[in-house]
Amino acid sequence: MPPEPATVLAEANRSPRTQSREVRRQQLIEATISTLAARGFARTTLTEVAKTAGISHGLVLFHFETKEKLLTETLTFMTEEYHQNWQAALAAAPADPAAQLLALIKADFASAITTPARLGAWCAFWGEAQSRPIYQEACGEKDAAYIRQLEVICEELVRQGGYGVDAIIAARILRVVIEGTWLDMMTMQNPYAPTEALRTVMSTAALCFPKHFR
Amino acid sequence: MPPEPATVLAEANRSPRTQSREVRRQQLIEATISTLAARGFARTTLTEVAKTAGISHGLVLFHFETKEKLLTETLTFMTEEYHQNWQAALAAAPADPAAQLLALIKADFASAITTPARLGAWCAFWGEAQSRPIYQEACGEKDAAYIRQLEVICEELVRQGGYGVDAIIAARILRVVIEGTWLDMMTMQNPYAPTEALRTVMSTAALCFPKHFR
DNA sequence: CGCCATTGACTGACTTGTCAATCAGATTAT
DNA sequence: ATAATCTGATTGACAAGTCAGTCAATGGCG
Repeated sequence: MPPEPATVLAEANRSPRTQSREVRRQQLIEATISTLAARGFARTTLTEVAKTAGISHGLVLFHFETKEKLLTETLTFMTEEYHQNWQAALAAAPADPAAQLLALIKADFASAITTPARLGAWCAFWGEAQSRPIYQEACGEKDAAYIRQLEVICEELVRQGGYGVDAIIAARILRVVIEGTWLDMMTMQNPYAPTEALRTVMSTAALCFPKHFR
Repeated sequence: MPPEPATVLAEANRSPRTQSREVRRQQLIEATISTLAARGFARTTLTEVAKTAGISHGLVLFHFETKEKLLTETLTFMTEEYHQNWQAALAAAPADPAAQLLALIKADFASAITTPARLGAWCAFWGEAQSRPIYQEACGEKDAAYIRQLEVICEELVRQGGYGVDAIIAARILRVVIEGTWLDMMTMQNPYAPTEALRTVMSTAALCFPKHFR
């Protein structure tokens, strides 16, 4: 039977000498994220990941057969985490489309999602995904769900406000502004603060739907 | 004395058996761009670049001492090319800020700049730049110049139209929409056409400066 | 005792970088 | 003109190092 959350937590606090399967795997995925952020995709080695996790590199392959599987599962985990994050935020928001859009945007800048390690790892995967269909497949479907959701909300906003904007275009603009400010936070030499990024996105929302946002 | 352009061109059409220094270096930089796009940063090897150029791998190191130098010079070349492109477009445009913004946007989607190989190579560098300060330095200053130029144009547009938008924010929104549509063209499974990307950016301009764009 | 996590030495493949030998083409000498 | 010479591009074999993946031995825990 699968270990319950309480058991997993207890094991996580135990001596790291031996760990249960699930705890060790999760720990290795986190170590992979950190390594990707710190060293980039090209210089991410199993030895480096193992050192970050404080174990031998042989153990990494014991739990994840190949390096490729470790990376794929790490990407799958991050995709799932991101997906859960915005879906939970959406579920908690009122049925009002303006509130839903706000919730969606805020979720994308939640501190749990935008840690330096997470941002760096996303950047590393983006760089490689272009030439590796496997990585595109891993997060393509989840991305599509996000886009569709954003479009639905924008359509409703356009209907409510009687705006002249194409809802599909507005949704795309909002999405790329979110992605773009993410990129800025990752790649600029002296990046602006997350609050400044959020302000930029909210300004875009105000431009698209002036009656709903200010 | 340095070879004249006519001489360089003549040599480019010659049998590839032996080439002058400059022609070979340029050819290798193009081969590096293609390889980065096709295989990603992590799997770009000197052997692969050499194979693409149709020469032995020893010759790559004869012209570029180390792999690192080949990569930095490739990035420098692409940065310079991009910089020249938008500066030339700006110089050819009328003094009117609306015309200048249009020229700047169109320049970013010029076919010479947005070839699949160029886009893929940019993506590969972006992915690694996060963890390698050297790459950030290579293009950081040129990026800053572009941002400053965009801000100047936006400030003038705001002044002319008496818009309520912050020019700095508007410039940032436009820039990230441009970057974001670039990313879309690179990473989406079924990306939209460059004309659709251009339409998205122009819609953003219309949202920011409705009196100037439609 | 038995089971599984864990280690660390080892292998084979691959990659960067070196270097001596070769070759093409231009220059000079005969 | 033709041969000899020189220069610099080009090659391919090789050295050195790195890394993913294997595996036999070890160790902790029920």
